[in-house]
Amino acid sequence: MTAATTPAAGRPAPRGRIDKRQAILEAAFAVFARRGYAQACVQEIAQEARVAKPTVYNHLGDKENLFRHALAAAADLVMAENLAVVERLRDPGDDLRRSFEDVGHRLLKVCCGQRAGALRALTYAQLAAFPDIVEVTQGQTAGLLGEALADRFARLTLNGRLRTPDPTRAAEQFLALLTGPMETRSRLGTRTVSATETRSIATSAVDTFLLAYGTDGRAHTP
Amino acid sequence: MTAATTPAAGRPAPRGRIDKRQAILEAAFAVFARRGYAQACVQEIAQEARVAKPTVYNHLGDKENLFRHALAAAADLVMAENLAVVERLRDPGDDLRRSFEDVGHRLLKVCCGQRAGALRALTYAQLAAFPDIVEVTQGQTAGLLGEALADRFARLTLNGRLRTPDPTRAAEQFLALLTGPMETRSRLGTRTVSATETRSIATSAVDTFLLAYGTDGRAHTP
Amino acid sequence: MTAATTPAAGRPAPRGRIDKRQAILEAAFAVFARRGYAQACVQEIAQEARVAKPTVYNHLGDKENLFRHALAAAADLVMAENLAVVERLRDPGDDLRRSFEDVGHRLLKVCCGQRAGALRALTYAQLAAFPDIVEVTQGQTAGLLGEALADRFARLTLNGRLRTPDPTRAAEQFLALLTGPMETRSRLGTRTVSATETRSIATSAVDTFLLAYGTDGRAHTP
Amino acid sequence: MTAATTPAAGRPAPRGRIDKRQAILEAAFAVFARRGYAQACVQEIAQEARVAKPTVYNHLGDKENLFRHALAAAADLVMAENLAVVERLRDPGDDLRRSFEDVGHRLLKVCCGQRAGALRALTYAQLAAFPDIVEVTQGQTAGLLGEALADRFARLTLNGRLRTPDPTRAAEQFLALLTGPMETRSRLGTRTVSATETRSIATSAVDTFLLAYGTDGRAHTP
DNA sequence: TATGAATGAGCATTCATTCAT
DNA sequence: AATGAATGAATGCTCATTCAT
Repeated sequence: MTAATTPAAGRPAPRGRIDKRQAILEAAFAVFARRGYAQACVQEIAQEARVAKPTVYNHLGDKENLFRHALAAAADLVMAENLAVVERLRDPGDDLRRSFEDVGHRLLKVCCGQRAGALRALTYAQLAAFPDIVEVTQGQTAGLLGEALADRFARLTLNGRLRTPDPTRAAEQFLALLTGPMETRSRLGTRTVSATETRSIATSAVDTFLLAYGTDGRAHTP
Repeated sequence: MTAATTPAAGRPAPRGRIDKRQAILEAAFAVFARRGYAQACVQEIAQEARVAKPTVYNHLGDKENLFRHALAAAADLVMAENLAVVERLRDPGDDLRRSFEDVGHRLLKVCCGQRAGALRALTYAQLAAFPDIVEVTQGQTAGLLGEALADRFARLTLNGRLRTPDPTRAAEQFLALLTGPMETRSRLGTRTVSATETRSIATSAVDTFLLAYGTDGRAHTP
Repeated sequence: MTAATTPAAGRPAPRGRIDKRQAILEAAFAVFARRGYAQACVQEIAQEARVAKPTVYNHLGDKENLFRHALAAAADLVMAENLAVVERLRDPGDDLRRSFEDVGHRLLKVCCGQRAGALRALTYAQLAAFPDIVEVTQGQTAGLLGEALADRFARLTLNGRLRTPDPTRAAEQFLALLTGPMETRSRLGTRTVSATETRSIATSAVDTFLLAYGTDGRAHTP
Repeated sequence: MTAATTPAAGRPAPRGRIDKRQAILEAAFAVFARRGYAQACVQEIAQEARVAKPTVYNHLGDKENLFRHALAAAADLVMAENLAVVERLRDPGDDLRRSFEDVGHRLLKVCCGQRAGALRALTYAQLAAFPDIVEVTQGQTAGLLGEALADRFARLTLNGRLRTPDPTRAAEQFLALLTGPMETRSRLGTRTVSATETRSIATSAVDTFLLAYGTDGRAHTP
């Protein structure tokens, strides 16, 4: 993660500083998400952070820089959530399918949640302008998440509970089976998808995944 | 399709007008793709279309309107390409796997090509500002494409060559297995993916898909 | 001269254009003279020119460019006045001293007038920022003026009415004897110098000059 | 002089304070000279003086005040140099011409040196904004210098070595003959003038001056 | 006293949009 | 129908200046 998420409750002086920087970054992400990069004006970000405009510039220097840091901070948060979810596969219990469905469902809620959606939208939007931010957001999100998932799949394969000759590829496909349909159903996040539909997407994804990579080879019978 | 793509070479007078409109829309899409919505200025679009600025306004009225029409036109083109590819599944021949791989590979090239990438980026970028454009682009792209694919899957299932109880879901997953990994590998389109890697993605997607939905139930042995 | 001072009364359309450009340049010079380069704001220049701010940018592109052109235009005017004065020495009449005093007095009024003063101040002020403007203003003003004067001195020397082995040097000194004391007396232009004092400066300058370069070698007896 | 130029190495406590004030004033003059009044930012001055920004305000209160004091300090220095040069005319020795040339050459080096040039430029630049600074700089420079020179001329006239009925006028002209051509040749200080050219300017000035005000009435024969 | 941090005010510049031709 | 010219509205960014420490 880029920055410490839980600052020690130390001396009072720098605390205000850090609080303000944090507030600015959060406000920035909110406004960028709401308006898009170019339409977002620093004025609004400052207002939302309860700070004067020059303070924003003092802390982050530049609109572009502000954007990068706001994205990085948000990506850190999303990543932390995702990794926490994947961690649940470290000890999946007896019912592997149930575990996968649980994890899939949780990933779905994170990946298509408010923050992750905005992150994806902003990243796509500014691809042409700042091609390197992909490393910051997608690199963190899809990249690390994929690897963490691949790690779990590899261990489960060693344990004989999965059959993934190429765990990285399997992880990619698992994530794709989850998020792809979700994107379609939610119209890129513009429609709310009902809880049952969300769960259904997760179940279907796990079905297909286990049919391809499971060791029993049979999907649940609906 | 939203607009006639191939105007007949008929009367000379309206031809120039149509040509100009077409040129404006193409230039607009190019500039929007290059700069993003807000950063793109009408001036540049007019220059690229070899037209004076007010002419753009005469034809399209508004920057927002210009954007919508430019996106729609591009979406039409992408859609046409995609549908043409899917049509190949209407008569798949003996080797179903081969057909699927062929179609998958082609879809991949279209979906992650220049135009489709820009379309996706622009759509994501302006989601917050103009939520309804999703219907125009994604609705056209993912929606119609998915349904066309689902049609093929349904027929193949009826013919006993596939086993898709829910063809729409299967189509979603097929597309997800193709584009999801591609997005990851290409870093959202910022890196070129080698031809072999592209083919490998298609192959893997088809493998997984056929393991889940095929009638023989066995992946190809590499 | 940089631009035609008297535009032909031709087609009506470009006339408005030229008028506006002219108005902008004049307003710019006035405001720059009043406030200095950095303190002058384009807004005020636009107002003074009865024009919208972007029009200023459309015509002159840049504050710096605006500055350069405004200075150049003013320098042209000053130069024209100066050259017209010097021209009077082409046929000086019998009383050479009288002619010199006349010319000196007139040069003094031009060189220390409103416009020339502002020109000098602005040039000095922005020397560090735009070192090349010296060529535009001083080059025009002191340079060409000096040469024109030197030309007269050379002819008068050939005619035996003056004795200037180095006319350029003599011209420099003549101008220095005029403007130097004037600068001191007027406190760099911040005080108005009475007409009699101005005339006295001119007379003294001519006295000294003729004592050094005259052929009779005697100053007028006061 | 406005401020003590050489603070005695006395008590340690006020010393640091005075040093700091001195450092600020010097840095201020340097930055003002480099950028001009408006373009100079207090931040840069503080940095150059190795001091925090509020310290500048603590000591000098205001940007305008800072400017005045910085100019005054620089004017003091220039003035001191100039007066020292003029003092050499108190006992000119046998060869008056030689003495004058020496003094002229030295004055030229001072008046057109780094500091005096910047002083003149800054004064001109802010004439419109702060008309009273002329008294501080030009008053010190040209005014006092002229009077000191006039004093010498008066004494030399009393001694029969010069013939200046109006010493003040003569002093003005002497300075004008020196600095006027120098300004022209150096393009207002933007070009370096070679040592020989500088000397030649001084010689010519003295030539003309002595032809007009000398007692032998003859210029040196080149 | 000296300073890190914060702010109010201002300014150059850009751009979508509209007239008059 | 097409365009050169003009404008109103924003916006990023800077800077002098002031608190609180």
